[in-house]
Amino acid sequence: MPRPRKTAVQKPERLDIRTIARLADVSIATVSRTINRVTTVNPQIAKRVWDVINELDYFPNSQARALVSGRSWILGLIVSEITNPFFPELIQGFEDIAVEHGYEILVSSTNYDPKRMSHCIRRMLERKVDGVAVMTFGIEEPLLDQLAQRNVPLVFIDVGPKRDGVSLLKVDYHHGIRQGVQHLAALGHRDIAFVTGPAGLHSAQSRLAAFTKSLKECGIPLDPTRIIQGDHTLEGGMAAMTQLLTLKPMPTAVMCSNDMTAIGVQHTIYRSGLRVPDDISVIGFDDIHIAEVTIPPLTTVQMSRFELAKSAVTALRSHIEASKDLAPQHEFKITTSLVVRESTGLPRTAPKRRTVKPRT
Amino acid sequence: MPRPRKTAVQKPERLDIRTIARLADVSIATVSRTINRVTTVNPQIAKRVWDVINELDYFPNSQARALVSGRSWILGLIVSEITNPFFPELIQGFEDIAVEHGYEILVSSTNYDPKRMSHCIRRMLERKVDGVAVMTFGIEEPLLDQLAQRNVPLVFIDVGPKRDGVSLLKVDYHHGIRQGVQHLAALGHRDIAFVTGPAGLHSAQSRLAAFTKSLKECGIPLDPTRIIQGDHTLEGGMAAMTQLLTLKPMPTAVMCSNDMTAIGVQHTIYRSGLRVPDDISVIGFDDIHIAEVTIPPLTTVQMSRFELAKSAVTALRSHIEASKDLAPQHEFKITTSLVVRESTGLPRTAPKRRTVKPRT
DNA sequence: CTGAAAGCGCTAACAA
DNA sequence: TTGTTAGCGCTTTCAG
Repeated sequence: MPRPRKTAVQKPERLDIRTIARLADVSIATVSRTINRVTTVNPQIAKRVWDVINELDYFPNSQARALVSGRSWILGLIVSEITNPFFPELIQGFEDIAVEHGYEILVSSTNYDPKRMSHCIRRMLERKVDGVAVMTFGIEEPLLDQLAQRNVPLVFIDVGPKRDGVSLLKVDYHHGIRQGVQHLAALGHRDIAFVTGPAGLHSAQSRLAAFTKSLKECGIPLDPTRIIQGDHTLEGGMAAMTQLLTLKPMPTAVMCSNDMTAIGVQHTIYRSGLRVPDDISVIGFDDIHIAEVTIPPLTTVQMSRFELAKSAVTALRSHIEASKDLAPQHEFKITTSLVVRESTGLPRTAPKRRTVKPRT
Repeated sequence: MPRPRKTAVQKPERLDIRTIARLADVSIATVSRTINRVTTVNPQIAKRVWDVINELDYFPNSQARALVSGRSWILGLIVSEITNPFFPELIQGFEDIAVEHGYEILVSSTNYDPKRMSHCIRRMLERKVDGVAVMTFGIEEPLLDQLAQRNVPLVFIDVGPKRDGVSLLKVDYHHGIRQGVQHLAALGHRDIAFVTGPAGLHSAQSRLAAFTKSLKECGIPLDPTRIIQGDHTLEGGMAAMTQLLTLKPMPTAVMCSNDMTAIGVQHTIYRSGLRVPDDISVIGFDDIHIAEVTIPPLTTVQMSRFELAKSAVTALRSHIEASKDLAPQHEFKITTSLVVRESTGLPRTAPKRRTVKPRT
């Protein structure tokens, strides 16, 4: 039994702009204008249209919208690893601010994997994002090449290509880290170790550089054996501390390239039977939420997630919506500052003994 | 000086399917087929097309694609709060698996805020997601209503509407929690407190129910004053423990509705000068990564993020790609199990003193 | 196996 | 102020 070709009854009754236009007895252009709040629409008619829209709970198809308007209203956000609590806090802020301005966000984590990274950029480009924030704290070359060509507004942390439409979020690592070193020095520490971040990561290098510079400023000689390679993970921190524990005069304090590392360090110290800060002081970097409740609460250098997120969105918008009141900005300063909690104290060596022999 | 209307030179040289077709000297239909790997395309021609595509580094506009095909290849993922480490771990798994199957993901966190929740569903619907995973661990009514109407495949945890296209991930809270209670009971604990999750959250209620049931199974009477309201945050855990600390005979152990709560509890115990597990044992729930390095490492009930993520994607795909080899599945079981670390030990009461007077 | 052509749902000229 | 119409870049019948 062949069904007739045109079944009036069976019409799937799609809910599109045409349906609204028909029901409100206006043209689709008027519906479009109403939705987009074009001021020239007669209020009476607009109301009629809105009524129909609300009645049917209609909303426009953003795919179609994006296709024709050329704007997707999507912002890409690339982070290194979503499982490091620093990033979710950043993502949250970024999302809040983006949504506030009418944007959707597309998040991807690279896990420091070039293949993954490349793949995720490709996906963002396919989805025609209006801009992307690369919050990986260190340019990863392959990523750059792909992005640089396409003309998408970009924002990076610390370093990035100098082309038009690219903004930089310059983090002043030195300020907070110097405060940390000074804090330690004031407490009497002279033997301070540093656990770095991943070797290739630009921000990690900057943090290390800030540390060595601060050391110098405090007149403390730099002992290369005190610089241990970490990778910004709990495990990296534990491994680094394990190494530090074997040093002949053990450092009296250790600064870490991030909080996860510091938490790993604290844990290894605890495991070894030593205590923080009585035996060793430790300082982190990031000030993730959980740093407040580690045992003991972590003294750390804070870098504002909120500031970072806000600047990133602002930077992107300044290029996307260039014509508007916000002029394209190229650099944003992000400050850091020390938060003193309880993982830092007097060095164990100070009150007990006095070493006369200068360290080589 | 008026510019001529048609400037041949100035053509913006857009990179679309037409360009490829022209350069490969085929029709756009053939390019489309080639890209979509339709098998009927002549390999020779296909190669010619691919060469041009690669040369120009072309990729299709997914907006246009979605518009015409009706499939966006986007999966929505709604979580309660991205800043609770449990969720990033889940998101990571979800993303990995989704991407593996060619999907993009759109994540949103509701922060238990109905307005936000509603807004984020709306956004997902606008973006025409092919399915959405609601991993908020407890249906939040307004959310349901919006989703239920539209015919989008859905997957929930624990409870959800019984319509077609909706799958459930049934978590067996009881198994792991019973193991926890038994573990405590075996150690000699008879006075165990429980810090719940947010009042309205279904999963929180289930965890509490599993706890009380397990208590009964172990022959331990339930004392309502030992049930403290928490909210799955660090702060909630701290507040709850502060309350517990004031109880006349203080409980010898406390189980928590999640790890964040447990970490807060551990912290407050530490603050009070007591020690875990010597004075009080604590057990968490989730087994987030950081639970391994709390001081002391947290004994907790593990719920597999990976299993959850994988089942969610599978469930969604089973409905989206219904015709395929995977038949629509409606229920997935997720198991839980105890991971014993060092936050649990013998009750302090046992060896020290003997209370003769029975508790009222 | 390939091409022509009709849209997908919407916005934006341009006309009226 | 409103309507008509031409696409946005792609997939998908339907012919050839």
